[in-house]
Amino acid sequence: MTHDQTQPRDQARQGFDRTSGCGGLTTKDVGREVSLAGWVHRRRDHGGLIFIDLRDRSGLVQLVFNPAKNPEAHRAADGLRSEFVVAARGKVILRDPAQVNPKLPTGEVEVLPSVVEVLNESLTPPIYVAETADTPPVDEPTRLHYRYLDLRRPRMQRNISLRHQVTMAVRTFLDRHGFLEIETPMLTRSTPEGARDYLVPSRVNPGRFYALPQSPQLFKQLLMVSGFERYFQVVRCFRDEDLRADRQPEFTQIDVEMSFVEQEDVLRLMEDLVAEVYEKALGRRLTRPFPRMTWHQAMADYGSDKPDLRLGMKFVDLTEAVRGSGFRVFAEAVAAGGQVKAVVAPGAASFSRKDIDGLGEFVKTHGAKGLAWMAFEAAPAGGGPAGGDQLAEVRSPIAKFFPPEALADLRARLGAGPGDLALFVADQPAVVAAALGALRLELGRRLDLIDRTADRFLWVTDFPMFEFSQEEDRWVAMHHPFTAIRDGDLPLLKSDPGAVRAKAYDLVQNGVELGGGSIRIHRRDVQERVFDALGLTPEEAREKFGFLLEAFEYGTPPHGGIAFGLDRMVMLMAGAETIRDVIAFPKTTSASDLLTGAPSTVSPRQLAELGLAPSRSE
RNA sequence: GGAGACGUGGUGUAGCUGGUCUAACAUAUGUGCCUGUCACGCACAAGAUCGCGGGUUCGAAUCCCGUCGUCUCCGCCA
Repeated sequence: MTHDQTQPRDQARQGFDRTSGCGGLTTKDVGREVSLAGWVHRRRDHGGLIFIDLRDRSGLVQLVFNPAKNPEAHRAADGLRSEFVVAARGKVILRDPAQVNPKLPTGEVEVLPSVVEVLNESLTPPIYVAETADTPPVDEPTRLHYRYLDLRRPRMQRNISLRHQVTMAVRTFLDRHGFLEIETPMLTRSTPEGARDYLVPSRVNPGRFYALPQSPQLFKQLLMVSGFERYFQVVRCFRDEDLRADRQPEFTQIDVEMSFVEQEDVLRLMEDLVAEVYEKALGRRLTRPFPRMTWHQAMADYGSDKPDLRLGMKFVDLTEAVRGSGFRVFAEAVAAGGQVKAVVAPGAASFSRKDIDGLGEFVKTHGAKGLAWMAFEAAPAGGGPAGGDQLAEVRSPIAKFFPPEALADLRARLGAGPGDLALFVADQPAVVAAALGALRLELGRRLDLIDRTADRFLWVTDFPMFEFSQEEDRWVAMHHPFTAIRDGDLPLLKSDPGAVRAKAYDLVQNGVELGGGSIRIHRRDVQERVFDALGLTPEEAREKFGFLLEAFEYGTPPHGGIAFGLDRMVMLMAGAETIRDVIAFPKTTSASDLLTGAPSTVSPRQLAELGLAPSRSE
């Protein structure tokens, strides 16, 4: 608000204070004298008449320059080019009915400027800001390098604005429900569990490091100990791991924690939150309540802890049916304690041998050793008197291992009709889940079986508390080590850690993990037992988490919470393919920022001050 | 750490079974013409030595090796 009044530009702008946004002008404004300012979106020069589409954040409006009516303004318009910054004052007039543009919200009116001023010129932009269906999409490195131009595109303006709507709706909802937004440190302590930390050297404490938070997990729990009862934060989190389309090194969480709640309270309230956000930001009503599924069920039926329910193709478990079968691959997998499961791809019996071999290669990248298949060919049209349901034949390299009645039994279990293709994976349960789960999604894409208009939410509950890490040769927390254990599973902690279920839950939307949380341990003795199960000695536990254990001795209320991935949530709402499209300044998959050039080298002096010496430099 | 795809005028692609490729198309840009367009139209022009380095060859955008960058996936991450 405190612009420097001595700036020459401000002087030049005298008399150009904007009266309205371009995109909001309607027939109600006809006759008004308006002052607009914005960017030249497009220029159409008819020799005589010049049309300029003037764009600001609110949208577009057409300016018309008529040399006969206002030669001076027309001359000024002659020099305008794409992305010039312009102020214009003129009268809003009604368009002739024949000249109305129904594609524009402002298409019934136009502005007849009397004065135009170029506030700034622009080079020819390397990005098509005024993109249309036939301007080629600009590739991502260019977009990231000129991000400020990329963000001018209407599509990106919508995404970023949607993101704002979402965070506003979140804050409004949580405020109304008694949550306090409390900031937590960005320079904090490195913790051993979980992702790799981003480290920040301490100048005043040479040789020591802060870590940027992977999440404010411990702080929000401490805030519960402090008695704030309901906390939230829209907070940046950092994880130094390899990136994906939906993973950035820094990302934003909607972080929530509540005291005196059980799992059910959290799920209900958070479901209300998500529903309200959708309603406010997109005007869309969600189907409630969200369905729920245990982790075991999700893994058994979809091979994933975040199943995409827009797609059918549940797994069919054939382990018992093929036990001792003549097909040794199946029989041996079952004998070794493995499983045989299948998915049925509707209408895919027409896949060529080459297509199917390609699918075989695909499952191999997900750990399977191979892919068995049976194509149930449809009988030719108008075939026998039995009608179209008749199978012409079963095309399959493995059919010969099954007698006709076994084949019929398999087909019945698969529920495969004519024209369907069944694909089998036989292996240990984890491999079957990974391979068949990935295959299911791949087939859904290839066969276009995913309903893109649907939003399928799902709560996944009862996650295992631990999973075994081959790499570290010990049990590690699947969620995090502060997660409470389901009532009754506590005795299993020592005897069978793999069977212990946690009070942990994820919210999944369309196969994307939107958020996850848990009820936390609030007693020191229980927390110590979990650390013990994780292989942390009491000394290590005290060294790493002493402050938490200590806090737990001063009256910690039962508490729990959740954190949503804001970037992913907005991505799905915006229909974007990657969270990079809903983050103003994202990084590449190698975690660099193409706009600023970060990360960069620093001067030897900076390093010396920090007491650092690079062991390797480029 | 691993696998794959891509890198050619400002932008996006084609060319890539080696030779009239003296690099094509679209779009953007410039100039001229055009008074109702809105993806304006028409004409003309300018603009790339094909990411970078090396090799094979009489000859490389094209083949090979290396390297850099971007993207997708596995591992990793919740």
